Order: sequence, then structure tokens, then C-alpha cells
Amino acid sequence: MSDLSIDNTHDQHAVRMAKLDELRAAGRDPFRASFAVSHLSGDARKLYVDGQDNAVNVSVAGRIVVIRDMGKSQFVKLFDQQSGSEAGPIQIYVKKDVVGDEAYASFKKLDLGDIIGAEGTLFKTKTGEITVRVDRFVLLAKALRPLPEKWHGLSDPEQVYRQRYLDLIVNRESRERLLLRSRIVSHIRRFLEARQFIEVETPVLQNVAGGAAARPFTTHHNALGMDFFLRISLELYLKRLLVGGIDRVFEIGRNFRNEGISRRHNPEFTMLEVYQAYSDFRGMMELVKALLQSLCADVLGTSKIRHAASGLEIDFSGDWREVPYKQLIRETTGDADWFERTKDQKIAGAEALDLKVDPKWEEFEITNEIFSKKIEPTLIQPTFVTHLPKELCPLAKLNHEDPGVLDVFELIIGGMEIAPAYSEQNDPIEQRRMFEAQAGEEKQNIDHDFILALEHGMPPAGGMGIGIDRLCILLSGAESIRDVIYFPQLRTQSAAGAP
RNA sequence: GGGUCGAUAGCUCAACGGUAGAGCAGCGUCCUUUUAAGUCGUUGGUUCUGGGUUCGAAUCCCAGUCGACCCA
Repeated sequence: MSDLSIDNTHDQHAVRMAKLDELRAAGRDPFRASFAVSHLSGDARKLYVDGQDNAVNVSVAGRIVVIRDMGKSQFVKLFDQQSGSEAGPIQIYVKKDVVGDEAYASFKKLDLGDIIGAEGTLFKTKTGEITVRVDRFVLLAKALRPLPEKWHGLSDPEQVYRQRYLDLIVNRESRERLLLRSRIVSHIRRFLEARQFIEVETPVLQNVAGGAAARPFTTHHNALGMDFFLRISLELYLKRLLVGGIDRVFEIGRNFRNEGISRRHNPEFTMLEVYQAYSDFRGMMELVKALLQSLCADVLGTSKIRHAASGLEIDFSGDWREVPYKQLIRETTGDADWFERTKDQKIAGAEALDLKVDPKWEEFEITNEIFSKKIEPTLIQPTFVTHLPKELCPLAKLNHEDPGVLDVFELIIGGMEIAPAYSEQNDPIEQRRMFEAQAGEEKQNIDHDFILALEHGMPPAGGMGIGIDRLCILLSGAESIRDVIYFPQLRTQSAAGAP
């Protein structure tokens, strides 16, 4: 039957193609359309009643990730969605005298990586592992390529990102980290919905890429004969919905920025933005604190996490530090009159802190360089930095006592910006003025249609954004944004391993 | 964009100027409660690509591709 040539036994793809031909020649379909699964692996295991072997029938399916061939019986482990837990893949036990000679012979031809379905009864092995004693099994999908090594897994970072499916199968930490992201996002939705927030979707293709200062991607719509930008922010459309009377609104969506790729930056990334009419940045403080504390409690099961970069413990419980931006700058520069200094004096001050500053920068950019390089990385515990200079964001309300600063905060945790929040600007005249006053790297594109919406009246509101990727880096202890995105952006390459 | 480091069997890694090896996987055998199962045997390489140096290059040099890290 087998026409494997001796020369080919090292070529695992060729060996498996030959097995495939054999199956087809024998009239078996190696790629089935469906299988009746009674339980996912973890749920199946829970059905076992202690001391009552072979009393409960289950039907499970998954990928073969372990084969222990004992001659006339085999222990095999099947990997499915629930295999990420402590218990790992579910074990099945196939005995020749249970399934019969013919079925057993075909079972022996299965390979690591094949996907099968199995029906049988639950029992506990000598060593105490709940296992399915198989009465019947069926090959559901033949794997023509081998799995990575069973003990060391897959460690080549390039292959981990390009063939994430392999990483997910063999590297438990990767799988748990990425599944944690799903639980985080799910929790955020439930938290906000419980507070009467409504989830919406707004355009990704935009005429004006507004709401932030960043280089957008451009694309082209053929039928309209016009160029579009991919959005860089969710903000301006969600505020239009505030005008439209959707008072508590949020979106979790992908933004695109045509900028560098690094451990902290992927060209497409996910933002949560939340707007609450009749609230303000103080209300957002309460909201984001409650959100993160409930995330810790319900998803992580702890209020303390280890900060991957510094090794320090971050404590989310209790009250969080609140400190004005200007105070931090004055403390760090040791200059109580920093904001009264001339530009040359600020340049000298920044250089005294070992910072390189471009003389072409605006004064607020020099000051902000001190903030982002010398202050932000040191803020490990959750810290609300409040009242940023007005030049840093045109979309927030100016503070009443000090019109040089904004009624905003930036929540810093683990040295990373996690959540900015504003008392949102709803004065259309002032909004236009602030857009036009923007300079340097903070300059935004002006969306006149958005101003028109404001002219119809937007209720006072608090707004808040969270970078979901960064939040996941923080909460999962990941080192890189690539570790919390299934398919991070890489340079394209011809298909690896193609025949 | 600049700098540093890396790419060897399907996977994880050796070999560091002198015959490219190991473990796992694969192939063939033994074994009906294994836990990285065990056992005996065995196949497997465009050493990322292209140049160069050398009697001889996986190894040294140059250029490129892809990736990681740091910086801008």
C-alpha cells in the first residue's frame, strides 16, 4: 500500500502527503466537515465523578499534541480552546481490544498535529489524570506539517509572530497572555454597559484624520474618486454622537498611525474612548480608577501586579496619587519659576538634565521633553498627572483659575501613559481658536464638519481614552506590544516553508 | 533613518579556519495505565542570499534580505 520511498522518510511533509493519499485511496475523508462535540476539554473533565470510572460519556475534539504509544494501547493528548488552563490538553486512552484491530491500526497512523474527534467514557488513570477511554474516534483534519518541538516550543521571535497559530499551540504563556487580552476587553464592555454606556462604531475611513496629532495612512475610494485617511483617533465622531444625544458612549476600535514600529508601537492599535455627558475630567478619574480596579479584581484576581520593566510591584488599591503637571516640572528642574523662564533658559535647563533639545522646538515642547523623558518613566504607581499645558491638546477645556492649563489628566502607570482624560471642549468658537493655535508636533488637522456639529451644541462632557494594547502589556507583564497582538505588523516576506 | 546583535536539519541548539553534530520530531522494531513515557535501530543539511579572502569558509571580510534590542 505505502509507496513511501526510503529517501523520503526524513521529509515529514512528503511522509504525511503519502499518508493522505493512502487515506483517500481507502475511501476515507481526511478533512471532515464537522463533528458533534459534547464538551470542550475542560468542561468534559469536570463531569468525572470520583470513583466512578467509565460512567460518563463524552465526545471531545482537538489537535493531537502528545502521543505515547504503548504497543497495544496509546495515551494521546488533545489540544483545544480550554487547554490553556493548569490542566492542559485532555488525555484520551485508546486500547486495541476496545476499538478493534482495524480502527487501532488506523489510529496508529495518526500524526502529531492531526485533529481528531473522540467519543468515550471518563476514567481516572493510575496517576490520577482524568482521561477519556475511547470507544470511537474519527480523523477530522490531517496535518501535513509537523508541530514545533514539544519541550522547547517555538522560540524564534520571527516565526512566533509570522506563524502565531504555532505559537498558540505550543507556547502556553503566549496563549494565556493573548486570551487575557480577550478577557480584559470583555470586562471593559461589561463594566461600561453596567453604567449605561452604549457601544458604537464610527468610520475608519475619514476625510480628515482628526482628534490627534499623527501621520495618517492614506487610501483611495475608486467609486467616489477620492482619497481617504485611516483614522488616527476615535474622538471627533464620538463627540458628534454626544451632540446627537447619545450621552454615554464608547467605542473600542482600531486606530492607524503611519509612524515607527517599536516595542511600544504597532501601526494599528486599539483604543477605548469613553464620553459621558454632564461629567468632566474629575468624573473620568473616578471612572478609570473603578474600571482598572475592577479589572484587577475580576480578571487578574489581585490588586498588585509586577511591573515587567522595573521588577517593582504596582499597587492598584486605595487612593491614587494626583499631582499637577507644573508641580512635577518645577520639582524635577528644581526651578520654582520654570514657567516664567525664557526659551533660552528652558533650553539650558533641559540640557542641564542631559536632554537633547532642538532649538526649533516651541517652549512647551522643551518642557514636555522633560516630562516625557525625566518624569513619566519614574511614575510607576498609578498617578494622575493633572492640568497639562494648553498647547498639548486643543480638544479640552481651559482651567478657570489658570487659563494656561487644561482641565485634563494623564493617568501614568508603570512609566507608561495609560489613559488621558479631559473635560471636553464644547465651545465651538474656542474650539476653532484652539485648533488654529496648535503648533509643533501637536498640530492637528482641523475637521470643520466637527466644528459645525459643536455649533449645534454639545453637552458638557468628560472623555477618556485607554490604549488597550498598552493596558494589556501592563496587566500581562509583557515586554512588547507584539506579545499582546495576535499578528503584529512585520515586513512582508514570501511565504515561509511553501512547497 | 543610525548603532549593536542574530539567522545551521521540521523545532530547540552545538560545531568558531580543517570530514557540519545532538535532543525532540520523522522512519522501522518491542511494550495494554503513560506524564518531556521507556526500548533497540535509522534517515535527514543550498549552514539566510550574493560576492570576496584562503590550499581550505557555517566560521573571516563586503553587500543585501529578514528579525531582535537600543537610539532618533
